[in-house]
Amino acid sequence: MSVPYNHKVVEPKWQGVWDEEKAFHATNDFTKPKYYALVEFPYPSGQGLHVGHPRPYTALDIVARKRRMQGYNVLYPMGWDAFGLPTENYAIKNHIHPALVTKNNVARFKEQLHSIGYSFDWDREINTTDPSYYHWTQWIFLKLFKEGLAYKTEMPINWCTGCKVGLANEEVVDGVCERCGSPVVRKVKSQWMLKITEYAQKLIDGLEDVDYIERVKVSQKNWIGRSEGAEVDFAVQGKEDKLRIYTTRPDTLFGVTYMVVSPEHPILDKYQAEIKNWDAVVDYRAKAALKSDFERSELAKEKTGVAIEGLRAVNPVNGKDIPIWVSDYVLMSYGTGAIMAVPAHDERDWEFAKKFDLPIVEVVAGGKNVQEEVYTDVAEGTLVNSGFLDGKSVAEAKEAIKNWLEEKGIGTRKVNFKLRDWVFSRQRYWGEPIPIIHCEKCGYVPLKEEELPLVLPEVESYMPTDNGESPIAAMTDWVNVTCPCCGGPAKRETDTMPQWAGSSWYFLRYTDPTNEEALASPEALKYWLPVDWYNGGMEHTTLHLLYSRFWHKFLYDQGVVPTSEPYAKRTSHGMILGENGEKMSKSRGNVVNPDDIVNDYGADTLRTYEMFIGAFDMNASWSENGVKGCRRFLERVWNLQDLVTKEKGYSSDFEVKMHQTIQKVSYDYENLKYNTAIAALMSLLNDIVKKGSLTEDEFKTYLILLNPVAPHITEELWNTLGYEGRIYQQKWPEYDESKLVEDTMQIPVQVNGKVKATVSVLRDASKEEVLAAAKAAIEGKVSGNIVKEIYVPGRIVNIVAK
RNA sequence: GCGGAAGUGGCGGAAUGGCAGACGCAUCAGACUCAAAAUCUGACGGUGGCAACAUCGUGUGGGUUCAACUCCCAUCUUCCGCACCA
Repeated sequence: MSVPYNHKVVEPKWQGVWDEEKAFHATNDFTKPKYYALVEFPYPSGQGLHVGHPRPYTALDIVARKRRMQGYNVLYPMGWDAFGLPTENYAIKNHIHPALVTKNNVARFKEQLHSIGYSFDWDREINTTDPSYYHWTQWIFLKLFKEGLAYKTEMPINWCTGCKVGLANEEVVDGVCERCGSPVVRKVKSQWMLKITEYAQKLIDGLEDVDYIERVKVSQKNWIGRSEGAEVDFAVQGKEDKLRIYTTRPDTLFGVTYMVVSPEHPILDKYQAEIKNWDAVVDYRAKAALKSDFERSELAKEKTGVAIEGLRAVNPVNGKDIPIWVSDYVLMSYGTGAIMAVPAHDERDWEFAKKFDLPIVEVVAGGKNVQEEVYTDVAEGTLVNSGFLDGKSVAEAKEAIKNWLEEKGIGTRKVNFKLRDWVFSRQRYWGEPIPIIHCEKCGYVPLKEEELPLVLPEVESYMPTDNGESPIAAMTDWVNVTCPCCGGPAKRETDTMPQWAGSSWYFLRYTDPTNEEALASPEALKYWLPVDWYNGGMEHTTLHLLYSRFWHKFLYDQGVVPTSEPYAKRTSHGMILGENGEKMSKSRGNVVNPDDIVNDYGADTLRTYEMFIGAFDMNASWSENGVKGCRRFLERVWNLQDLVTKEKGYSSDFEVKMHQTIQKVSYDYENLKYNTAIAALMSLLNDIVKKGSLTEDEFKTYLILLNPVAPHITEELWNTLGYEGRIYQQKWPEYDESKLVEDTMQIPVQVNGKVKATVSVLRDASKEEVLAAAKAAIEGKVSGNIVKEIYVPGRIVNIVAK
């Protein structure tokens, strides 16, 4: 009898051996086929690893280990996305330098990851807070600046009253700060911006060429929000000026009965003198300014607005004189800040018209009374009351009117995007300094490349200031410099970059992590890119994933990287919820610590359980009993060692089952079906135990198939039985197509779609033979006459009787 | 409102249009034990039946098909994004 399975001995032992043997290091042998597997690097928080982390890490660890056994040069790296608010907040509270907090947290994370036995190449570990790393983050920023894609502008930002920092739209959830939950207000500040909008079309087009799960593509497309329409100029009555609007429904131009401008629209100030009810307009505008974007949309149910008295517009298609209104349902930040209103065929316009008793003119006939109900169906409907467009379909009318507008010089075709530029400044200490100097005379002057990295200065206090300046601003020694351009007095930029900066290109650095001359060598980039498989959370779809695609496309246009897309394949995992089905959180008291699982059951059990818990892309609830079940499975595998014979090859009664399992497990590991791969291995185990013995080769194959999921126990068993070498050095088993089916098959026989019998037939039996056997088997069970006989080769027989 | 995902035993979940419930958990029974735990063996969707077996059954209602959890139409529920984007 073998010694009992003790994970506390087995697991540290092999982790040590693998480290020593550098078992999982990606080589720079560029002649071998490569495979680059990537998981999102964690933010090393003070809480340590969460049980959610091992799910994606284990999944791609399985792929990485399998691919290595298949002969690939595999890059499976890990690092730290270590700039960020929680670390800074912790530092402020406890008076510890954030760099030290980061160092401690990283050490903890690394130890935890190590204890789970991941095959990361730790020689390529990176940390976004290392000056040698952010050197290149700053370098990319300078490139963006030089290409005019980074600019500074006064703009209202989302200001978190708690963190005292500007937030991106994406970081504001339900009107409060995503991080701290404090209310977010609007505040005008000069901010660095990145022109991601310039890449909007490229970011959509690029999705055609990549293998992303569909919902990721759909989310990104919706987020970018492309729409096709036209810009049309409406003359302002008695003025030179035109009021330009954007519409996706130029076909409804004849139905325009009024116009609306956003409260911030410049036309208001310009014609202040003409506007008779200026007080009312100013009053309305002041009220709108007080509302945050959130409140503005929250109060969307009830439309408000003021009619401008003394200013009217002309509908260019029919010359009709129409009023202009001000309303906050029109946003200055989308389109032109002004709209043409077609109440008959737009829901918002209809509501507004109803409330303020404005005329509603039907221009698309759809069988509805537009005085009673809005009609927005674009697919059906014919133009009416629309002059030369009458009788055309909506699609035809759109084309016709666009041509007409362009011919007359009144309007142009126009594509719009919902995507906004990326607010890139943070008034915080713990981030990458922005390598720009501001000179009164020369404006914004970039640092020279040789001066990078611009290292974050040491400060006394990390506290953000109430006036919205970064704590670095107080460091006059650092801030006051001479202008590299004119030599006059100048100041450094004191805002820092957002957390998304370092993570937008980190996968490039892994390919060549210590390069001091470039972010990575062209050879390394050419060899390793694109990332073959990138897995990460759904919550990063419209932030990190989009930002990093943007930077990558920019770097591609600059000739820095060799591929236009960074990631060939993108998948996403589901969350791990608490036992009660709710999100794990301290306040709910349902948090599971992975350390406890590793300690009590072992890393292999943790890994097996997290893969067995359910479909990889769906949320799943934690279950301690489920963990126990996986531990039990591994113990049963452990006990197999007593059943192994000295025989070679696969025994005849197991051959088919072995080949089938190799096929299924190999396929499932590559297709996010880890749970059914493990189920297949459990099922094979049950058969082996039932039989009572297995050959040496059967055991070897079994261990190799299980190894990516449970690397420690399989390595130990391989070693115990005295098999040659290490299991991680073995070749992945292959299956033989011809051995996937038994010589005699069990074919179910249905009568009218219901199974009545099963027949045994030879694998190569003809259709006639099978049907004959089937009919014999159901003799007497059929009432009526047989009208049809169906045989699906190798699968099923169905006899139809009436 | 728009977009996405999901509804299958007591639970987690399996099923290229081809035997619904693989695999695991829980439960029950048996073996082992003085006993318990662990382990092993077996049973385990509902209804009827001693049983063989019959019959119903994948949110609901229709449809296509020899055959539907799977495809089509309609509908309900839940979860997750986005939300006045003209």
